[in-house]
Amino acid sequence: MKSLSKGLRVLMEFTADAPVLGVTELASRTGLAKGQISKILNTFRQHGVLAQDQATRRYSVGSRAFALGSRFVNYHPLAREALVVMRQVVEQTGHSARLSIMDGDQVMYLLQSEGIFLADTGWRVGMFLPLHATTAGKVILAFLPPLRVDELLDGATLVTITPNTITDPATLRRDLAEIRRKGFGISKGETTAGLGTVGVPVFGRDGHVTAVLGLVFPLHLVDWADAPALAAILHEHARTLSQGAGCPVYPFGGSAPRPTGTSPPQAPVRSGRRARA
Amino acid sequence: MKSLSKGLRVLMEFTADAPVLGVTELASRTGLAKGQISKILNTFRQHGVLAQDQATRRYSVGSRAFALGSRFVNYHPLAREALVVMRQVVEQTGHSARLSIMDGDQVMYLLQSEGIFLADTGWRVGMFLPLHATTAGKVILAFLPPLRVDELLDGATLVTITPNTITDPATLRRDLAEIRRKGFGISKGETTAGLGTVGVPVFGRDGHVTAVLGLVFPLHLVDWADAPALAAILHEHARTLSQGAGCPVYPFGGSAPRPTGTSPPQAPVRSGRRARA
DNA sequence: AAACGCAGTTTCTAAATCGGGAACGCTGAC
DNA sequence: GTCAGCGTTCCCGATTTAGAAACTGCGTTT
Repeated sequence: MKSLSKGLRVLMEFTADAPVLGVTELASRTGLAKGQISKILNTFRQHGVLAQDQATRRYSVGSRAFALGSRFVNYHPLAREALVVMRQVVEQTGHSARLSIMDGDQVMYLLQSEGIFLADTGWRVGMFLPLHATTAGKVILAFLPPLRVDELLDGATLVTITPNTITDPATLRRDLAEIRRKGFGISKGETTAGLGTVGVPVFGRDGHVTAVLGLVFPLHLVDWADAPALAAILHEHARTLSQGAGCPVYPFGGSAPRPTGTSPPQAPVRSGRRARA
Repeated sequence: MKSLSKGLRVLMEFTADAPVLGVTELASRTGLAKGQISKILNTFRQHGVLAQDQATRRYSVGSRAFALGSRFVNYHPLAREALVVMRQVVEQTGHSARLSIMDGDQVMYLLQSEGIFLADTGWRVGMFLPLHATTAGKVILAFLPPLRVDELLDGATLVTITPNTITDPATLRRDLAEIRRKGFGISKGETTAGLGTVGVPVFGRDGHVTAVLGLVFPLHLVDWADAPALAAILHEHARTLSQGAGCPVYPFGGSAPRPTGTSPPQAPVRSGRRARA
């Protein structure tokens, strides 16, 4: 299927960094002939996968692509349960919650539930980031089989995303060891300047990391002494998700009585220095 | 581009109703030969657009399709602003907020922000529904040019989704007139049994309906006498969105001073009979 | 236990579709 | 008014696809 393959190669050029593209630009990016690109784009347009701006003649992702892609998260084993759980996390902490999964050698954001302190993190659902540059990625690495981690890290250069991104393999491996010990990972502006994150693993049937449940917040709102408290909340919910995913025993967090039923919004354990105005 | 076109036709068979499909089933659905379907599916799998379950050998939508599709909403003109606005709506009402757009002759859910009363509505982002069977669709119809409405309604049979779905054209047109008058539409279980919705239009540059901002809630939680109050809240925010989309004057709702800045979480105007447990 | 049936993958050949370069409108800039 | 840049169309050679049937592997039946 060479023709289909080429079409998809063209389609995949519509990245988060370049969401709107023209024929000539795509031709230079892919090395294909302009005329061919034009025909490919037209086919995608006919199917609603791409949309063409009538004024600029440039193309961007269309609604049918969105409809199709949404089926991935709508039918993802974790998603249905995670949606509910994440709302509870937001209610309890006030911060935005996030569910990330591993995709290839990157991290992808699957779900996000906006909190009250931070409505827009800039990073959106469906975006990819390198494993070493995010809390989610580090947590995944921490619980991956050591051989797999070596495969992923050896030879790979740890790209800089912000000044705080971990770029030294030794530092990263120390961080991974600490994550394994504590059961949660943190980031102080390693992915986005000014934003902090806490993340805990969700395990699947075979005890492998399936996803990472995390919180995102402006750094100035959270005292890092509270990180274990936030992690404890996440651990409770990650236990629920892990059990739902077929991993009966969750190794982290106390076995404190979990809130039963569908989130009776109890006294929120908000950890901001300055809570609601 | 016949090959690409066939590939996309196969891809589009992965609907919300049939998110997991096998080769034979796709062959019978599309009328193509099994062997060809197999090769097409393989190509999609190589690109991550589809994923194959190793046990059942069946295919479902993959992560790259999700990543691609998410770019539609991430770069949709309304989405960035709507994300923030919808969080505010949820804070103020406690109910789930939704942003829907028109796509072809259907309604598509673009964004959803979960409330505390109803974490999962069953209908998910990226799903399509007929215009007449949803609040969003009715609001869109109400503010579409009359000629366009005639095109859409004449000859079309109004499909039944629930026992409450409006299936009589005359009844529908009366509802549309009322929506135009009041500035908001409602549904009492017309889309999903037991769920009610309120929706208001968002207008774009040329004054056309761009989207519908709505609330979803379990019917027993809301007194319909409160509907205008909910609509008033939605109107405020829809005004913000319309202005952001280039429509300076929003015709509905009082010009009450809007809450400034990014949602100072004020006293919530919850309208449930039995508020938080 | 052996055989059947079903589902997915592979093989093969004729012929249609694609690939590549260059020419053609169209729009906006100078 | 002319030029430059972009997207689209045209054309021919040959690669690639379409289609039917055979193959393999697994689960179920007898």
